[in-house]
Amino acid sequence: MARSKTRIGEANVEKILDAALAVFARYGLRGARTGQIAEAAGMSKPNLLYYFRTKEDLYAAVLERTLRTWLDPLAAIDPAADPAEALTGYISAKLDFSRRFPEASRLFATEILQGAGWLEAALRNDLAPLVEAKVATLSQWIAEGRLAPVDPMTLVFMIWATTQHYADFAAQIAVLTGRSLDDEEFYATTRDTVLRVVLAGVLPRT
Amino acid sequence: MARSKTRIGEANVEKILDAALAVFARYGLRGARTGQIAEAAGMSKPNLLYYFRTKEDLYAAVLERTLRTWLDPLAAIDPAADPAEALTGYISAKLDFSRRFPEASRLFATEILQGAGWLEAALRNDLAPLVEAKVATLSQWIAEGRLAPVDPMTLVFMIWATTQHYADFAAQIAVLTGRSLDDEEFYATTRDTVLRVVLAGVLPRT
DNA sequence: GTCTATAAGCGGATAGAC
DNA sequence: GTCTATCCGCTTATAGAC
Repeated sequence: MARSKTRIGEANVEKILDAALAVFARYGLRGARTGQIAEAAGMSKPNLLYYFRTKEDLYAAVLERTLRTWLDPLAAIDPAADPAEALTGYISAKLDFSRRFPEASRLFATEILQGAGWLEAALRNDLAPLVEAKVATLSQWIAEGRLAPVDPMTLVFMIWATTQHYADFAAQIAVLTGRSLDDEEFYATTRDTVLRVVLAGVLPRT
Repeated sequence: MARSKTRIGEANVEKILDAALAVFARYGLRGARTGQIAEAAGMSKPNLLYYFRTKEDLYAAVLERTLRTWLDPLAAIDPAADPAEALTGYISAKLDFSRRFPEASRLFATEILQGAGWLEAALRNDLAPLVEAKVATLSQWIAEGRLAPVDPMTLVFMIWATTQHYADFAAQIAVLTGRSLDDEEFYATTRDTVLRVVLAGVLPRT
């Protein structure tokens, strides 16, 4: 873990974590170079290693720092809310996350693509119970007839996949459309279309 | 490119490309180790480098070999077909691809996550025109009232994201559900749910 | 806390025998 | 075509001055 006793130390740790996020998100743990992270953080390599003794320590710290933000939108789904509003809010929050923190999304994507070895414990201990609770909420809505009888877990995966796609595959989207979520019009079209398709697909026919 | 004059050479090239797909899919170009690929291919490192002079040559060859299979299902969408049947066929084909060739999916995912530097030309020259044609097909269906007025490009991204997710994020899905597309029941639930949600979302209300 | 210098080892690629 | 041996640059990490 990081040494962070002084104020200047705290500031450096933040700079390192920001730089490390960018590099790890692009190359993964093995492909990342500590020299590259040090350069991006504006310090020498030995100085970086003064704060994080190994590349693995730094990687774990970046994952941990990012994990909390990652779980928040899902936790916000309220069983007492209207299903359409709750799903609209969740999809919007996820898409907004892809726009604001694309590197965080790509960090997790890279980690999971590579087998999730470092994230597996967190997925099991933190994400799994949360997902289970929200799947229960969706199931309850279905039982009450407020949601069409779709498999809740698959629905969650569809929402994750669709929204995270815009961060994870941004390079491909840029080639095919010339745009990104930073483009306000593109963002609006994407959000409206995703919301329309998903909601029309899962709300009960009236 | 690969040397492949003799029969034994051809066989080795195949073994190398298979091994390289597995390693590149997991670690990307930078993270992959030629020694690891050689070991997986059952030969010495110098022998591997006899067939592919550099790691980059090998990476380009793997990408190229995989690209054709990647584009086929999209090309198969027929403007003359019934929209519901065409979309059902495409989604099913994509999901089937994620089940049968998850490493190919992860190879492209890793490449695009890392900026698509090696794939950009192929995306621009091969994928972009194909996508443009299929988006035109979707637009025509919308104009004819056979498809709801959703943004066609977004619909394509949603289908890609949802189906590829099961290959690219298989590690996470395994932690959360204990299953994979190899599980016949899981595959059926996934296919049915994705088809149901997408089709209900994009077919015109009758 | 930060630096220069450097150790220690890994990884891509080559030489040359067979 | 395939191997053993090896070169050499790069990368992680440490030592020790400041």
